[in-house]
Amino acid sequence: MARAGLTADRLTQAAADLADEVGFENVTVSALARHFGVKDASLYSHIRNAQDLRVRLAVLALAELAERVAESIAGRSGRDALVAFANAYRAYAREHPGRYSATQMALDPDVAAESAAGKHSEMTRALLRGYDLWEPDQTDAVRLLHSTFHGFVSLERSGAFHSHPRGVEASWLRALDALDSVLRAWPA
Amino acid sequence: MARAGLTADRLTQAAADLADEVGFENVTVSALARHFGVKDASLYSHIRNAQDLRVRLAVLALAELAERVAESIAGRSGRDALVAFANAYRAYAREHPGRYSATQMALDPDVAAESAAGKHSEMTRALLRGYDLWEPDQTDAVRLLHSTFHGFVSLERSGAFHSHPRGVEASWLRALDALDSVLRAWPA
DNA sequence: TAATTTGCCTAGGACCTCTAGGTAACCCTA
DNA sequence: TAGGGTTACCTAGAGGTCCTAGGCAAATTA
Repeated sequence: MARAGLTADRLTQAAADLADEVGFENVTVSALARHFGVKDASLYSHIRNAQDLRVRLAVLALAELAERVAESIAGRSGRDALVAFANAYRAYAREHPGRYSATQMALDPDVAAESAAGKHSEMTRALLRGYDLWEPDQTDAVRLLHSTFHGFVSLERSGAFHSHPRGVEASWLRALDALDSVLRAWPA
Repeated sequence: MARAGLTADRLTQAAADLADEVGFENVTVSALARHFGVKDASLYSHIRNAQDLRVRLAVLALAELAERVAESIAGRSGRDALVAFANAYRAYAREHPGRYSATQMALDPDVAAESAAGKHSEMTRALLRGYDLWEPDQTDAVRLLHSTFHGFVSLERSGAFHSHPRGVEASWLRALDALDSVLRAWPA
């Protein structure tokens, strides 16, 4: 009887791939066990329970997304950085729908603190350096940007924009224009 | 043996209340049956399956939300209408978290067409009358507003804003200010 | 090689989903 | 008001997911 060589990390990785294939809400302990050709009870020595698996998945996705965004804004500032950040964020959500859904889980405050969730606002603050914003405006701006990015991506995925022929891409660019001008005019 | 007097509508209403209590993802056919003191199999003469129940709940919530928003913008225009719309939207999400989650379900295109989902953009268009926008800018603006409202509310609910002491209320008002100035300056 | 740890197993309980088929309450019409 | 039809709810049961307890065998360490 060869062992499958399971670890919490390998399970989390596989769960992430599974999420992108079948949707975050369909990531199940049983399905994951099937994928490794193993009984579902065997997974419980690596993960506490199904919720624990989902939290690990969320933490993984948050880290990946932060990585992608950080890379995208390196060496850019102002409008360039804003557009790069936004496009990296949206691209990740499109390429990894299941992982992206996972990032929207409500995490325990301590888990969230450990995770890369905080890195997002740090990076948003980094991109704001090209604009002329200080506290508390900076925090307001971080929240506005995050809200708009997430809201757009989320509605796009739920099909809310399909009712109108106007290209989604054009609306996205227009939204970024709007945000750029808001940030430039913010101090006013 | 007295009958419980079930109908699809009563089930949907109860499911909506249940969603607000225990969360949308925990709305289950069994729990609903327990609530009516009835066996779960009995519900299947009124609803096709669990997914059907969730879709009905989503349609109900979309209609309620549209109602609230419509009421809020009646007799207002421009900035007043924008703020009223946004606050009504956010208030609904806070008062009815389970119902609000339901509105984010991806619906079949034909179901979505039947539902009040389309009314949201109609009303957003109505509120834009106070600004000077024409197609395709109007559609872009509708999408931006919807994205920002949903994004903010969604992140607020998932606890993404708790990491910073700056009041969420202040950031919300600032976001509305930003949207108002974007809309006024849009033609530029 | 022996002792310990670890990985995966079987068994089984609790809960949820859904189908098939039966019985009893209700409604209508004569 | 008695019969007939319709509908509401039932029991029974199969299949899936979650999770615990306890066992055996493979891997690791002494």
